[in-house]
Amino acid sequence: MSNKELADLIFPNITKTREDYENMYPVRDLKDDAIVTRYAPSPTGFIHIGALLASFTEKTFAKQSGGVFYLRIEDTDTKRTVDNGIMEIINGLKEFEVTFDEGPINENESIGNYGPYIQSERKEIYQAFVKHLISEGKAYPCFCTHEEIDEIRKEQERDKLRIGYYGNYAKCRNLSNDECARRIKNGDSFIIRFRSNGDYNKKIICHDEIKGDILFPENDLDIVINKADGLPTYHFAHLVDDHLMRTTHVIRSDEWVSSLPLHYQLFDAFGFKRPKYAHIAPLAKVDEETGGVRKLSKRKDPECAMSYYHKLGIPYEAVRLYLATITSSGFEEWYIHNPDSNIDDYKFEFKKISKSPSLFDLDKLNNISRNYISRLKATDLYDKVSKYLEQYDKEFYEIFTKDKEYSTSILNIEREQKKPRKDIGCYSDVRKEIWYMYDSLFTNLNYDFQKINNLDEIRNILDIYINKYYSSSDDKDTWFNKMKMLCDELGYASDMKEYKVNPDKYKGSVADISMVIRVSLTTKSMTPDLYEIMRILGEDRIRERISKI
RNA sequence: GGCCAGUUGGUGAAGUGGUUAACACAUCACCCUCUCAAGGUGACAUACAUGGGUUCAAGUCCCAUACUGGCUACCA
Repeated sequence: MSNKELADLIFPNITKTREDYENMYPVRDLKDDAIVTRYAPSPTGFIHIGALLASFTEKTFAKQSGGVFYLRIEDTDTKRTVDNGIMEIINGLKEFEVTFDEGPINENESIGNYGPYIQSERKEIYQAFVKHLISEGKAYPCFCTHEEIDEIRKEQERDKLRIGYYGNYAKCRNLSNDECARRIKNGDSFIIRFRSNGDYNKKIICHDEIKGDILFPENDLDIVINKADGLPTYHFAHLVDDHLMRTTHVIRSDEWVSSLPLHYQLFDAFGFKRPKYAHIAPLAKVDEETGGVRKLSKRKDPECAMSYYHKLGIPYEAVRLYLATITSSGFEEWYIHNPDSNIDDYKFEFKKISKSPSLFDLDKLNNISRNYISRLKATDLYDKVSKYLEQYDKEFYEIFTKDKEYSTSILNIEREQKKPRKDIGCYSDVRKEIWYMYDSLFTNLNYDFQKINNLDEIRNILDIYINKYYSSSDDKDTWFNKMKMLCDELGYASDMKEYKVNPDKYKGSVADISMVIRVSLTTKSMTPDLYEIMRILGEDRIRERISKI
């Protein structure tokens, strides 16, 4: 029996040829240096922060080169696939503004001419290519059971040999086509393996855009390319998809580096032009238990999930800025000098991407987030905070959006100036920072007046202030001058410098008087500029809150 | 066990044979100041994994070792 006959026996219903598919998916009409790349997650119901990093990187390179960025769902492992996993990816990416030019937009529709973009819908495409390989003698059916493979491994372990299906251990490699046909007709279960022509004693140089040239032994493992369920393995799907989707750059995480010799071999077996590869180092952290460094883990580290940042209200821009700074050398410095620029104005380069894993640093992320938020216009911040609250804090959302102008003016305190206030690190901080500005939340109060704690004195201060000095029409200088007059009248130092020199001459200072008023109005000892707060609160609220004391 | 990669202060990270080994975050101090956040100034930090070699000169080149991570699945 010929190879071709065997191929027909295995895939009787596959009629399209590789040429048919070549014609269906023509080479893209783009300029020479345009990068076509993809984000290719598995729908496991979870987006890892490292995957998000990869998607940012992929999108950036495609965009900056005038190329194409597409989304492909890798769901060939039916066991890991989760209900609604595809929508979770699509929605998750949307939250972080990872938009793509092609790919699924929901479970049934997609955009782009190189689809389907969901691997489980591409079964017969893969099989056409597997069939081609079989008819050329470059792939063969393997009837080994899991138990047999296990035996082989044990034997190899015992003899301290390399583990895998290769050489003499590749039992099914030399089965005659007739024998294969007999067993197939007999109903024996089988998979398809690639017949490797590699020699482990020879070396091959693989090029990685980030890591440079890497010297490997050639691959001589006959890896599985088609599983018993008819779906391809990752390696084979990668070959077919990235070729047919005309991918120029495969940007993926580190764990794939060691598959490079195999992937080279697979592309060569078809005579396809190989894509370029870039492998991104993983994100790690220090394990509290062991003290060692380990990869960010889905199970142990909440910050591993992309949704963690969304729930906290850390802007996606900040996450992206952070990932860019730890990942791409030179970026941080550039950004310090160009704080108002768009991230995409920075020219990313593969060789500037870090080769080594970086430890995830939440402090730094928070700092970046804080700085980013501080530069936002009050109206922008208002919009973003509202959107956040609507999803995560309905109660405060109602209060916050009831009077847009009022809330915006609160957010605008010490904002939109050269050195803006940086008290908000993420959107979930907003409630903690400004709740006291809303009457409906100004209940169940606990006052701590700090230095002056005699209630009679406090009442006296407030009484004189509100009746004698307070006027809602004062400008800031007048307001503060009156504060000083109040100090002089009551025996407190109005001049801080003088007070520091002679603290014993006074009952306290203008700082303490201010504190009494601040706490009466807000209950907090730390607030933004008191004058601004009073201006926004307005006379009625001020009088009412002071009269409560 | 085999193969591959990585290793510069607490963290990220510049650095491609000659520098006092940048910078950012964190920490601390002082200044400024109505509090806080900022801002300013400064400090701290046993930073080039270890051991050999090449060289007038090594974080930088070579070799070994250690440690960490990845791969070694009909997972991706």
